[in-house]
Amino acid sequence: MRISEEMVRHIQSIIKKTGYIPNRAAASLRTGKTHVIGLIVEDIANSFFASLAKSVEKAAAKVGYRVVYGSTENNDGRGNDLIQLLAKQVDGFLIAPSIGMKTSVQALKKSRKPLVLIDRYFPGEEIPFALVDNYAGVRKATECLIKKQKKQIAFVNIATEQVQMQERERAYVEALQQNGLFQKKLLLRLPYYQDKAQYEPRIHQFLRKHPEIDAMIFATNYLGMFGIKALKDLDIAIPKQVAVFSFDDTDLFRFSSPAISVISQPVQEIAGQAMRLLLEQMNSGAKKTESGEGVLVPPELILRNSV
Amino acid sequence: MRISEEMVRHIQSIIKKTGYIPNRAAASLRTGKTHVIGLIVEDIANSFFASLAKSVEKAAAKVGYRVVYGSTENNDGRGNDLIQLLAKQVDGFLIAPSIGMKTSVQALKKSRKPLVLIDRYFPGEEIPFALVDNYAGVRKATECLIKKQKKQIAFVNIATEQVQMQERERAYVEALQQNGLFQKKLLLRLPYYQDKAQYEPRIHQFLRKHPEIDAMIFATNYLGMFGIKALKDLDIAIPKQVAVFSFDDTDLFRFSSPAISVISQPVQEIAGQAMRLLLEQMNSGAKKTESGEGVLVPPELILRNSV
DNA sequence: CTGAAAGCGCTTACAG
DNA sequence: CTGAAAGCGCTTACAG
Repeated sequence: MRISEEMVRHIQSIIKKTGYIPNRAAASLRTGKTHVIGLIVEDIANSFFASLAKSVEKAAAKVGYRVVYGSTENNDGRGNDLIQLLAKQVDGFLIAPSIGMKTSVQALKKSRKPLVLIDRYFPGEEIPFALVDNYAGVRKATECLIKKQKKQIAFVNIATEQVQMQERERAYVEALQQNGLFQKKLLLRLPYYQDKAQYEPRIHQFLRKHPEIDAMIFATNYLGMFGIKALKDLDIAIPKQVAVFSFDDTDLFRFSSPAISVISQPVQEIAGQAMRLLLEQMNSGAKKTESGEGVLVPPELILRNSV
Repeated sequence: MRISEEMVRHIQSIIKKTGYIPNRAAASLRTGKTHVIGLIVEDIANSFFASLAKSVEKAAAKVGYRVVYGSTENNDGRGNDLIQLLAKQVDGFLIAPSIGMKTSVQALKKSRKPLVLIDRYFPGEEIPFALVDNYAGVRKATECLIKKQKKQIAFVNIATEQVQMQERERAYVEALQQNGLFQKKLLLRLPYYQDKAQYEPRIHQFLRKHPEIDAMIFATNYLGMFGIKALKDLDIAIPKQVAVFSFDDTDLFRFSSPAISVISQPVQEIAGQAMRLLLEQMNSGAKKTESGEGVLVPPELILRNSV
């Protein structure tokens, strides 16, 4: 590094004067690095994924990476297309995979493409992941309701094999079982609808069928949203008649009256951990890559006026 | 095109068997096209921009483009950095510019980089844009309130020179003036806060100072959000004591009780028009580019229970 | 240490 | 019409 400061300044002034900007495509062709990462989520318009996208963008920008995104809408085909499409264009992936993306994700891993799963993961597969501790979150919420003497606690979930939803449900089931309170009929599993408004009549119907319910936990933000709507439409008082928890924190829950208690995901922390794991892989080069380190970020139980 | 179908099938089976994927970086270097577009918004975590991002992604995917995004948070420096950073890496830009990005945007235009402004634009500059008709939206909302015999209609805005906010305000002012109802003291301009929670005390204070207010229009979704919170905290009945309109439709407004009437932006239409204008430029090649066609999409006034 | 040359993987103008 | 060759703009191994 025997270059004088003067020369450095001189060159930089020329760079500025001529407006030289290196051609990334050329550098990319030569080095094989694109300095772009691919973010594949379920739905970029969902407040959780939108916040995540913002945190990911910030974390990526800090280390010189750009982010391209894509929404799968839990459609396997679309997800696999996205992976295929982006595989050669990104240095690494952050993916919230649907079940049917397992094969493509495995192929990605086999091809040694840096990759971190977010929001969910494939149990048994040695693929790094960063997500909230779903079990701990719902467990805490359920126990909170039990402590409040609730006896008929319902759980509304999406019918899916996705591990994060399974874990949320398992926490609910186990907490109730250990207190002798579990009743299968109070566990509602609904299909994944593209059009979220369809959840409202389904939950409405469920509530009419089970007037004994005195507490509810909704497994996602949109279930919570439409669940609360259904409760209000039926003139069921929150929390007097039915106490409510929802997974995910959103403006709607914060501003609802009563304000809704939630299991909040520390989005920034999740994004930060995911980027850390991704950078580890991207920078490891020929070094052996840690195979399959997973990070479970503790959720935050936010108690508002709905319990 | 004298290639037999058989040969086509044969080649394609080899492509599939060997897993050949063209290297975009090489093609990009050769052709100068990246097939990536840059989406620069104010805040990807804001529900309006998140929805827009989703629609843009869909529209772009349909014509073989990927999207990289960046949030300016209305910070000129960040916005200019984003433009600089992405200029050589994208075939075109969709930008919601802050005021201080005018020079970089002009430079982009001068360099003949395909470019469409969204959500706002620079009056007098011949740069294509696609956005909602802000004036028409607020004008309709204001006239609706006047028809309901409201006499003390307040308007809460962000203090900015951004044209979309100016237009919203102008529509309010002119509608009231033409009915002899305008009062300067009922027009509140607040600074742009990164931390949106800061709006609540400011609006709270404004409401206490002006108990005569019988209707309010909030110029953005976050102002509406915190405005409603302030109204509720002060036990002001909506719409009985104060009727409410907010710009932008969000889950929160739909599910609020009472449900909030809004000036809704047809996000899909805006994204579609923006992509259309961008594609026109990207495909025009050496042909003369239409200079500065702008599209104003009509807003939808959604009447709920807050007026 | 320095500078010229090779080569990344495409596309396309051009020679045959 | 076909096939070989040039060249996009970088980075880096290598000859001098």
